[in-house]
Amino acid sequence: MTQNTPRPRRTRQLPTTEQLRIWRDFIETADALRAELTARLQSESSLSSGDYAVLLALSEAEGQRMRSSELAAHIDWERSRLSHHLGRMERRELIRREECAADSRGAEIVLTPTGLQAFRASTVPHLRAIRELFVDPLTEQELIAAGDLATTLRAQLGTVGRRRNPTTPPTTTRT
Amino acid sequence: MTQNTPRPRRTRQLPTTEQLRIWRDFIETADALRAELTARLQSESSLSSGDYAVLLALSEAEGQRMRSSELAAHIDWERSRLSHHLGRMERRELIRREECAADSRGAEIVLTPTGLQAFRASTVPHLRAIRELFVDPLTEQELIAAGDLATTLRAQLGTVGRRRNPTTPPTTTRT
DNA sequence: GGCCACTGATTGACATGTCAATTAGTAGCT
DNA sequence: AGCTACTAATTGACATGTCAATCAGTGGCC
Repeated sequence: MTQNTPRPRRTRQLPTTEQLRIWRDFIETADALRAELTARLQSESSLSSGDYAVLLALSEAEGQRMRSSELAAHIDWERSRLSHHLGRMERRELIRREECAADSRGAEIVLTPTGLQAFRASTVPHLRAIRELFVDPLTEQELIAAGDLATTLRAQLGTVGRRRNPTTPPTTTRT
Repeated sequence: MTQNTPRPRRTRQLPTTEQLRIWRDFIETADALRAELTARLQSESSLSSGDYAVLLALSEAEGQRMRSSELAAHIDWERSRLSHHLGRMERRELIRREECAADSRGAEIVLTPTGLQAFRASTVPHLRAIRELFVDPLTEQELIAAGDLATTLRAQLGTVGRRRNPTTPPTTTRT
């Protein structure tokens, strides 16, 4: 009496094969895109995508300089990651660290001429590549749909709520 | 009078701000998704997504064993990457290396009971997470659109034609 | 002034990737 | 058998990330 509609086995709903296929296609394509753009950036400018993110942020900052922690928040990196990365960039003279007048614990990260030049040289090809590989292949509608898709997925991620940097909500890494 | 319609400056067409915004949303969302899934996998099963890919492939292989280079092709990894990774997995007893009867240069990678168990334990939660974070938030149409989007972008990538492993065309990393 | 909790940034140990050798074995030829 | 070219897999050096200390300086507060 109690309970005799034999529901089809559900381990609390796993994705179907087809759904899984789409998932794989989606995530692998995104990976492949990132990989290709990174590779081009690298071969055209000897900059990694990390370098690019840092240089972009600095190039837009006032005086082309920024406190290290601001920078970290801006590009949404862990501070120690940034610190290591800045070390490497400093060796290549893309940036310089200066001590901070206001707070002598702090460091200001300054864009060097070399760094600015490298950034400038990389930017047009990079944007062009984004156009070629992402924007151009899509129709107007598809592009908008892609944006909406991202928004929807992001919303779900947000709900569930992990946050790499709990203090800094939705700062966006520029590309 | 050759040519006097003064076309608006175009550095050969860079993306608009809006297009760029969509691109960033898209790629960052994909990243965030991967990161979240990886984190869950890690915390629930102490497996990295690399471990998962390897274990999945082995678990589906006949006799739950595979030649190292087949495995590399199957999950589309560089061989040296796989070699390093297998070293780490072997230390954790997730897999074992045996020498290959047919070709004594070769190695067979064998799933251990420990490895199988770890994989089994991880799979349901992992698939559930994919459902929760990717499949469920989307409507039927959106999901299909996502698949098509991936296909379209992939096609463009294919055209331009870099290939991580030139010998192995469209092998798919399973998720 | 002296104490103490907090913050900014770096450091070290270690996981993971890439690229360029290196090692060992196979296979075709003579 | 002896050469040579090719292939399987590993190795080493180094780039990049994460996490958990650590170090130095700031800012109340007594």
